[in-house]
Amino acid sequence: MAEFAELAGVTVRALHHYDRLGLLRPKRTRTGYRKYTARDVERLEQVVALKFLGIPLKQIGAMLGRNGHDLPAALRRQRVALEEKRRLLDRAIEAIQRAETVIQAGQKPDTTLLTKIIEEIEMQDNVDWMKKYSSDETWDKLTRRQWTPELQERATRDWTELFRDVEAALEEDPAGPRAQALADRWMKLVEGFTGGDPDITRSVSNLYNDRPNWPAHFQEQIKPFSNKAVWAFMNRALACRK
Amino acid sequence: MAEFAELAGVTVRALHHYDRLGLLRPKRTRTGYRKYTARDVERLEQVVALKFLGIPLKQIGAMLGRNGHDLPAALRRQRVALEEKRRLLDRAIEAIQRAETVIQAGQKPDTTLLTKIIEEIEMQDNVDWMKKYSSDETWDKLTRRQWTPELQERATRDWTELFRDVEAALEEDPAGPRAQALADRWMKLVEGFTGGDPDITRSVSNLYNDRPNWPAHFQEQIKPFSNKAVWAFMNRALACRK
DNA sequence: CTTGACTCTTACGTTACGTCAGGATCGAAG
DNA sequence: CTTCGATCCTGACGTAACGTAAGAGTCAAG
Repeated sequence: MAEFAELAGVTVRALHHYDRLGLLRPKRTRTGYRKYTARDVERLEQVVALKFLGIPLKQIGAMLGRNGHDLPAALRRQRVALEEKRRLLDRAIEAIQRAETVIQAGQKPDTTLLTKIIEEIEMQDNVDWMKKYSSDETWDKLTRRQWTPELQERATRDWTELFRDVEAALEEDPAGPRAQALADRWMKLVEGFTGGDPDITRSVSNLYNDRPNWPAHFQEQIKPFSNKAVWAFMNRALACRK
Repeated sequence: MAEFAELAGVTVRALHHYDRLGLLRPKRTRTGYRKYTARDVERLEQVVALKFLGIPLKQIGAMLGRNGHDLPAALRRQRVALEEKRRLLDRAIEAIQRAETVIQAGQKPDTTLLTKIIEEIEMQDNVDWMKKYSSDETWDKLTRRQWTPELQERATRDWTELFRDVEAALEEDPAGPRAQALADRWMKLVEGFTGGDPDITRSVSNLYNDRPNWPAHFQEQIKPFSNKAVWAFMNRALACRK
């Protein structure tokens, strides 16, 4: 009955579907028409409610079958799952928003909207990974200082330039004036991010040391900074400092 | 190449899929193996990004085909769609949360968790519909006064009782003392909700007059209050008042 | 008895891949 | 040259929750 279906906010086809799945089996007339009773309405309401919460029909059947013994636990799990979904949704929305505002501001006519979105998503990935390597309070500190996309881009450029300059100076004396100038720039960039906070410094260190476990595209991103010789040179130069 | 796939964070099977859909057609070796170039990597990044935004693969193909002329418009639409999805997610999460807290507090041992969730969802529906009948500022007023589930339940009970009492008094004189007492109760309940605010009163009136356009299950919910005789009696009684 | 409005069942279409299954190809070792 | 394990290929079916015909029976009214 279409009338009955509309009453619960579902289509007739959905009722057939639930019937075949065994979720809701109404009585039949001798000619085969489905006849829904008041108890069926109740049952349907429950099904629709659980469906609204994003629970798959098969599980709904099982849950209503066991008459909800572990229902509270199942709902807790579902809530957690939904919250995770929302995080992803938020990230997608934010990526579009930020790309839109940046493009509208006309700041970067050289990059296309799509490229900007890719950057945004990658940045969010970075942020997510960093989160995993710091304690909650440290993470608070990190987010309180606003780390804007512009600052991120600036930092990337600064580090890239510094690495290029160091590579060109590998033959020099680590204790010499040119190497020491590079060491100064290095330390300044480090402090620019850590703000001199030891917690943050430790988090970054943790993150960096776990390099082997990073996802592939993540490692790809830091490839320009993986030159071992540069790191060795800087270590010596920094040791000569102070 | 599995290595290549992992680099972009997708599976080999997904690459095959994109290939068949025409989204990403790499060159082949004479023996039929797929050979991905740098340009393919770029393209794949774009596909993955748009997929992250929840855009179906077919549309991605079309968008990248027309080389993104209307891409800004498409992204705006997608953002709006995602925001709508998020609203639904929020509602589901909130429904579970509220039901959990109510149950944990042990306030209603008579109703099961599932029943409570159904109530929550229906209440949210109500709220959503009310929103459509009031201006933004009026809506602000309504939400500032906290309308808790407990108050809602209390109001429902009060109205139900009042209706029962009025139905039992239909034979009396609308100007008589018993009818006037009922009229007083009526006005008090009205003011309990509107707070005497004319904007709110108008919104409620709008909402009520559009009754025929309400969704079915919504009308079902107010069925106990649809007795025409009661309304007629109360109109006369209220006219005699003051 | 004929209509028009419903209802029934059967079955394919949708989305973005996962998961075999059966075979071909590759590079290295024997 | 052959063999072997690893990798790659192409079908093809499965998934979730219905939408959408298609062909046929049923119901109530005229």
